Amino acid sequence: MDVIAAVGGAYYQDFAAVAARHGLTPVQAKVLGAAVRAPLPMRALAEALVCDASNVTGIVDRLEARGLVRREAGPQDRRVKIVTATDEGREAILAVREDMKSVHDALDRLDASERDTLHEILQKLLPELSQASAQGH
Amino acid sequence: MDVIAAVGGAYYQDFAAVAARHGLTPVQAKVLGAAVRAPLPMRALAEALVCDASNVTGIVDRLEARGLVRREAGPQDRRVKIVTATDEGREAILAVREDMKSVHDALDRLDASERDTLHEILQKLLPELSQASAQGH
DNA sequence: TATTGTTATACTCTATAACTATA
DNA sequence: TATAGTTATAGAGTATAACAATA
Repeated sequence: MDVIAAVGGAYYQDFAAVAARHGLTPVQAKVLGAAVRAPLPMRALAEALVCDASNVTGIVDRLEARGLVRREAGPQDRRVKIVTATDEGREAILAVREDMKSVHDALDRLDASERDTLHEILQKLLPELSQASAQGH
Repeated sequence: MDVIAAVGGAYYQDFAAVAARHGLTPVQAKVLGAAVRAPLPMRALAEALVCDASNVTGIVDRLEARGLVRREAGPQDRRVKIVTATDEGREAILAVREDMKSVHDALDRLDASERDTLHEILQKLLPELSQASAQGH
């Protein structure tokens, strides 16, 4: 399990370094990436970040102040606010993804068969891990 | 690569939840774990945490205030301070490790051969990832 | 001169609790 | 009553810069 923590940690460090190079914290890059994939409510962002909803206000505030993101009115329920990436936000996240390619190259240095095997086993491990965190023992 | 981030994130969430259950932040649990494995200088802790040395002062302060860790004089160089776990700190980290077993059980639900294969491939991937973070592109 | 650890400062992320506006 | 988002507050982690003690 040590090696999982090590690989996860190394990947996170890489991601944090890339995000920082583009003036973003890891959390900001994560939120921006999610908003680029699809506009989503504040509530959904809190779930994605696994944090209290009150934190999302400040995180989105800072992104919005820099023009990377917009708050739009929910179409049906007037309580919800939909976080949408601006063009500038989209460009920022594309630059981050471009930069992450040098990290993803690490995977390409594995054999194709190893890559598939790794993917398959991790896919199987993931729900078990997620369940463990939800359990609380 | 998505699945690596997902597994790494899930493992981190599990670790954070277990640490919190024992009144520790993830960083505190990490430092305490390192100090239990072997006493080490502040400087080495900064490297282990991949953060500036100035941060370690506060982190160790908080652990020391709770009696989990002690600062001892370096044997040769009088500038260095060696962080050593107290008996109480040792007990705390043992409790964390015990609790992490339920997370490690996720691995046991894989076939033995899958477990070995996973370990082997991740071991191979790790230096590539660590290198990528060090590069800065 | 260089290094170890500390301090001061400012920012971000975090949880909790209390609030508003909707539903 | 319940839910979405906000505000206020406090604590923890982070980087930068400047400093004291020691090498």
